[in-house]
Amino acid sequence: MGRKPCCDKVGLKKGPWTEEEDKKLVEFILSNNGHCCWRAVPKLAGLLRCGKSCRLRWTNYLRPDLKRGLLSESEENLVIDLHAQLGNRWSKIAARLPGRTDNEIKNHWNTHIKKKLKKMGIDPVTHEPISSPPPDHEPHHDQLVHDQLQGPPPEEPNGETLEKSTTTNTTTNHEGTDPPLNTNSPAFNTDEVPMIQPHEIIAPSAPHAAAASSSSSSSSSCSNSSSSSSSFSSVLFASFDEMVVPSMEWAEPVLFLGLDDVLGWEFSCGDGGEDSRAVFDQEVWKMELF
DNA sequence: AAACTTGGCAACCGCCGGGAT
DNA sequence: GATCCCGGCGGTTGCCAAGTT
Repeated sequence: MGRKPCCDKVGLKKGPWTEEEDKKLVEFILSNNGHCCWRAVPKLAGLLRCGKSCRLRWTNYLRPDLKRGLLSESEENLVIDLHAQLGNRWSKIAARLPGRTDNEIKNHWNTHIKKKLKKMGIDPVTHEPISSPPPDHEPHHDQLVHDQLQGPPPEEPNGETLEKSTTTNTTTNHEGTDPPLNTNSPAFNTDEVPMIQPHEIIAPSAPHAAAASSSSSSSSSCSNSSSSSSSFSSVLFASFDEMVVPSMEWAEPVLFLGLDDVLGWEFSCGDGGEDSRAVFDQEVWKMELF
């Protein structure tokens, strides 16, 4: 037996909602505390719409807890990270962003983030770097860093330094060899940024991070996470200016930090001995042992 | 100023999964 | 187990405003 249409379409209104319709719907739902099946809503609320349309209008536009306006940069980056993990499961992604709807996120992805990622040389579908012709040079990491830093390309770091950084339990992903040690955020993030465990942060060595205009608050977040038992299972260093998501309810929480936040910070690495300390260095996007 | 193009967003459509019968 | 119903999801469309020629 074929499926019935969700509603009898004859005589039902389609297209943009009017203020009056919105008002009727909101009043009905609020007066019923949402305790009604959507199919019955149009009749009871006096609307010439199908129930589905009412539900959509409510969830995507009329719900009082919705945030309006563009996604913030931190929200955007969270979407990117979640998309890398979940794919096009917009509702799951939306569930991680309070006040945002799946439709909103989907639209934002298609209109903004896709372009942004492509511009950064990242395939928005796979979150892998878009392969480029030069075979002897792994462009994505360095190139991304350069782009994101918006500065002149730093000198190619010598292999020795990178080798060192590899030993720091952080991931620089050079030469496409070692996979990220922490796999909380596969694909996009872990490919592009080094990751470190919270306990490895020993101290912001200087109020350097305070110089970061918009993300200075994150320095205290990180500092706190280092001095006490952190609520984050890993710390993800990203290159965006605003990447502070200190209170998201992750299954495996991740603290996002802007690059500016961690410049010059010291980290313990490995066994925590004196030789295993490192400092984060913007110039070559690495952890330098000292 | 008008025509055309592009981008963004709200809404629709069809399918799917889960619960009820 | 089969069928029905409903809510939810993701892809797509269509409209409109802004920008460009």
